Amino acid sequence: MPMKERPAMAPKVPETLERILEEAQQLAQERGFNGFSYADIAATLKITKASLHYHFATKAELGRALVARYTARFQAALEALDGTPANILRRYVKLYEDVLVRDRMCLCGMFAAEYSTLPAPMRNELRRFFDKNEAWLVRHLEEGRAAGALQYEGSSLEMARMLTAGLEGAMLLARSFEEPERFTATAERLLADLGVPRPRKRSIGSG
Amino acid sequence: MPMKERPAMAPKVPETLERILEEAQQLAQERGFNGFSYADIAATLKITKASLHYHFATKAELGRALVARYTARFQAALEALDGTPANILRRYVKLYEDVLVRDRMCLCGMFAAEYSTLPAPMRNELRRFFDKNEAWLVRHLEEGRAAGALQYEGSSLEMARMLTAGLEGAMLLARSFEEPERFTATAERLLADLGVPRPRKRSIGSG
DNA sequence: GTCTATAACGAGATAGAC
DNA sequence: GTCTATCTCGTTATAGAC
Repeated sequence: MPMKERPAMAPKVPETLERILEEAQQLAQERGFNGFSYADIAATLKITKASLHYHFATKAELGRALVARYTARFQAALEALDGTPANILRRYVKLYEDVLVRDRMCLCGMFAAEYSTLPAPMRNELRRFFDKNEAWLVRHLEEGRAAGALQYEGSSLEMARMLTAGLEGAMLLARSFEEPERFTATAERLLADLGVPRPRKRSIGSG
Repeated sequence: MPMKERPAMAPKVPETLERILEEAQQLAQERGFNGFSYADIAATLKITKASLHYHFATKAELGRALVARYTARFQAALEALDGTPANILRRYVKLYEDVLVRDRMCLCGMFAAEYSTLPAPMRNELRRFFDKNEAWLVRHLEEGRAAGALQYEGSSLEMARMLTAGLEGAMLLARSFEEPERFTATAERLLADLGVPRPRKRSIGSG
């Protein structure tokens, strides 16, 4: 079927669709699902609201797509993490930190707060995100403990959930005080409880 | 000034004002500040939106009053907690749990998620809540550690912030899965890290 | 795939009678 | 202190031309 073929290097995803999702995600992470509108996206992208509805008929549909995309990307980022168990966890925390320093919340932490107002398809997609996150964490916690690189007692599932709760909560609070360092401090505490040593204090200008 | 006196037992706060705040708080804890409207409150209380505006000219003003009231009540509840250091912390956690089992978020945890969309007076009031909460926690953590009833290393301030982050985050996640037990499990982990022993497993019907 | 135009509704808020 | 009536604006969504 040669009629449908494109040059091998061409982007697969329609450009507009991608830009919509990108902008919508930023708005959602900054202001929440109920805190932005089609008009906001349209203004930034300089297209009309009607065009947006062509790509995503309803806002619920857009929201579901946002969570699905976020989950896929996050999952890919997780699978790309490597190093010692301690370093993997450090890099895991860094993923959250990178979001926070751009003045954003974790998309799914934000949506979790709005849970009771979300359409059902978004709720389901949201739980999938946390389930996958949790599964990845449990796996690496257990491997780390088995290897003697991590120290903690009891259920790895509970530990994974405490980590997620602690990190999402710390993001929430750091944002309310506009002090990203609050997140870092709490994250270090959580890691320390797993036996991941704190980094040596960074001396000024030593990069 | 006898003209202004009322019978000693009469309620001080106008009844309607109180009912508005009560209903608004419930709505805010369930759906967030951006998730309810004057129309919602009016419908439940069977008064008109115009009447609501008489008591709270703007929604921002209502929101600020909600946080101030919540802070005062929470503070009073904290000061009323007593017992051993371990039991005080257990009862502290129970305060959160009591909110969650009524399908609500902590009002201020909810507002923290919406922080970037909140009017400035609400933001300030919100930080006051967390500051007071933190001060109370630090005080009791330090007393407990000094008395040998709690065990943890390092900064009490950091520990207080980790506790708050963990509890708020755990509420968020428990709500998204509609499984309050998730909150309890994470809370127990956090307490265990402080040296507060887990309760013996409750046997069925021995309540 | 993007547009203009508009529908249909709900939001926060105000004026002024009672 | 509560009401009716109304205003203005923003929201999601649709119809139909290009």
